[in-house]
Amino acid sequence: MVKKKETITIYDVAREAGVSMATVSRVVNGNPNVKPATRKKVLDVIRELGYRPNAVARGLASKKTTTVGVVIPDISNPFYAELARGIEDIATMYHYNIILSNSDLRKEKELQCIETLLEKQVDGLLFLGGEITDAHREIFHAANVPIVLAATRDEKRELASVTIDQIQAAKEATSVLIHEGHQKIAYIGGPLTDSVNGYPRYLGYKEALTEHGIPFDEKLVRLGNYRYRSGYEAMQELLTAEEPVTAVFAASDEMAAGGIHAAQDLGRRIPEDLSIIGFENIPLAAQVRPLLSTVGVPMYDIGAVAMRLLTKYMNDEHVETGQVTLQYSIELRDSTRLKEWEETK
Amino acid sequence: MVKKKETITIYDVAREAGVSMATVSRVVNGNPNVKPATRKKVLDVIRELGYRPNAVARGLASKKTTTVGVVIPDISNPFYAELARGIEDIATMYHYNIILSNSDLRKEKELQCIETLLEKQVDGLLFLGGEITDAHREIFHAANVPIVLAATRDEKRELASVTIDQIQAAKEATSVLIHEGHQKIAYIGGPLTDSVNGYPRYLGYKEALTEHGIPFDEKLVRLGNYRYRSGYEAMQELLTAEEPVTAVFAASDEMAAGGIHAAQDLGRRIPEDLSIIGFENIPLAAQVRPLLSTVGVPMYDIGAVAMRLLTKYMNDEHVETGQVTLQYSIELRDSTRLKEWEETK
DNA sequence: CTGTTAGCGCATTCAT
DNA sequence: ATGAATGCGCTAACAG
Repeated sequence: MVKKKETITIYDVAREAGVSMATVSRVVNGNPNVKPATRKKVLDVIRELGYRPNAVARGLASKKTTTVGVVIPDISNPFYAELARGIEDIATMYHYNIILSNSDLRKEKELQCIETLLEKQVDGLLFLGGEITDAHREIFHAANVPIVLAATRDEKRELASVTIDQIQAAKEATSVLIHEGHQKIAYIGGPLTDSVNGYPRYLGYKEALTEHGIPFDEKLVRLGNYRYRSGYEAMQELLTAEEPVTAVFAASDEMAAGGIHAAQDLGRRIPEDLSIIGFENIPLAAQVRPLLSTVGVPMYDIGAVAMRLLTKYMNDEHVETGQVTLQYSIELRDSTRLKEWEETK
Repeated sequence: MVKKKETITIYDVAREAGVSMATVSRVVNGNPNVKPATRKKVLDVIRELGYRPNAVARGLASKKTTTVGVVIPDISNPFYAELARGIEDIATMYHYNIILSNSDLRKEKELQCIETLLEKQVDGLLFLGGEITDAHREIFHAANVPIVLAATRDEKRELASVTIDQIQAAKEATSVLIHEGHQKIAYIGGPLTDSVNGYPRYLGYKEALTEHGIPFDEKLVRLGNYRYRSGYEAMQELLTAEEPVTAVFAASDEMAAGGIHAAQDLGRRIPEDLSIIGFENIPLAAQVRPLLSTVGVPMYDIGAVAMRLLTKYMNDEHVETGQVTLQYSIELRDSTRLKEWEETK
């Protein structure tokens, strides 16, 4: 399998083409200061010899690897996978490659990934989804490369980031339910200890209630782990408890889908008996019946914009603001009754 | 953002610790030939100075990058995302990093990705999902690194690969429907020009029919692109055509889910009026109602085993067989009526 | 426009 | 157990 072929270098090309290695280097790098005839000759020899530039050597000499590191919670999660796709597309566009590391949102592993990525001399770093602690800030500040956060932000506002306003989004989702006339609105969310997604969405829910004079009722809150199963179970609990519920805001589409099915299994019709709205707008939202109304989070764009922002930093281009907040949308489909929505954004 | 800190090298550590750089190198690489006292001193200085080994320099000197390239069709596709997760987990376990490139199954882009990855001096290459042409074989053979295919195989059997027997799997899925007593079994698949997934699954469907003496009817075949939407449309056509249909084998879960909903929208009950079986067993299969019966493809394992196999090649370990065929399973749930299945595998 | 000369930061002989 | 020397393959001044 492994054939030890003698690696052919820039030097071989130079000798064969009767020029210096500097000239070959210029040709390879598209430096215009080469006579067309010379260029052609070098190019011919390159093809003939099957020369392939060694990016590692180039990286060592130039101190640029055209590689960026991406620390991602879990690539098998549709939400982050879509984000990763946005990142990769833009990276490719700017001729960067991506080193991917799954962190599983575990702080220990996150820091470990970052450390390894920095050893590999990435030109920049994209950090997705996790909470930013002082340990993160420390290593980020010590790093010699630009960092951009995506789908998370630095509470201390020291780091560049691309996100949406989660509190506002959650508030608006809840408001949809309120405007439908519901008073008994339950919340199915993630852990409140999750300061990136869990807590802000919970906060938005509460704020919406408060703003509309609806009393907050702790008994209408169920916490899961964003996955389908936990949404199913939460809904089951909610509907079998004595407290009546006529609408539910679920902090993730998977939970919402689980909720829909649990409700249906209990004989509830959606949206006639119960309105449900989700969060994220992953493909699943359009693959359940009824079609799930949800908060549209521009996952692909968050990734794309974050990567684009990173390229600017890597090129020392001017950046007006490192804290980018993208717009979310309210996708009204069939799991709610309201068909139009125009809210203050 | 970008701070130009003077990079501290192995040489700085050596000077500060009063040893030679060779010794520092030994310490960093865990070479046992270092006196404990010396080792401790060096380690202390390393911590003190915040020295971080430069993997690029190391790669140039050692000709190993501890990085493997992964060419993947589309990371935002749940099927491949799960595969990628399997790869990354095993890679991490063996201290490799992953450079990910999306190919979108476009041959041009695939070859481009491979070329770039080889320039980056990856220690190995994982190629996912695409068809292997002579152009691929050529570049693979010219590469100096081991290659393993995952979720695809080389028809000429020259390359190592990890897959399942798709024809057999499709045949078995179809057989489930036949054993339920169906005669009018439709097929919703991908393009027949897709020799990796599209054609084999189609073939398995046909073979099952033939084997059971059921005439193949071209009018019961609809081709889509594996996605939900195309499954929905295909089913709609199937059920509104004059040809009666009582069961459907869909070559992907997304199409199957789309099919379920199309059927339901047309008033069909599943599985009472119509049985449906899918392929892949992505999470969605357990997130639709009725729960989708399907062929369980061990995506994570395919990735994990492929990566493990690659590590063996990279270490020049002995490998019995490079052509690994993993077992699939038949997941009987609620979109079919049969509740038990024991077939020749 | 082209060649010469230095490193980039480290692993790795080869000595000692 | 440790140090000195060499070079991995290439870019980047600096000459000319």
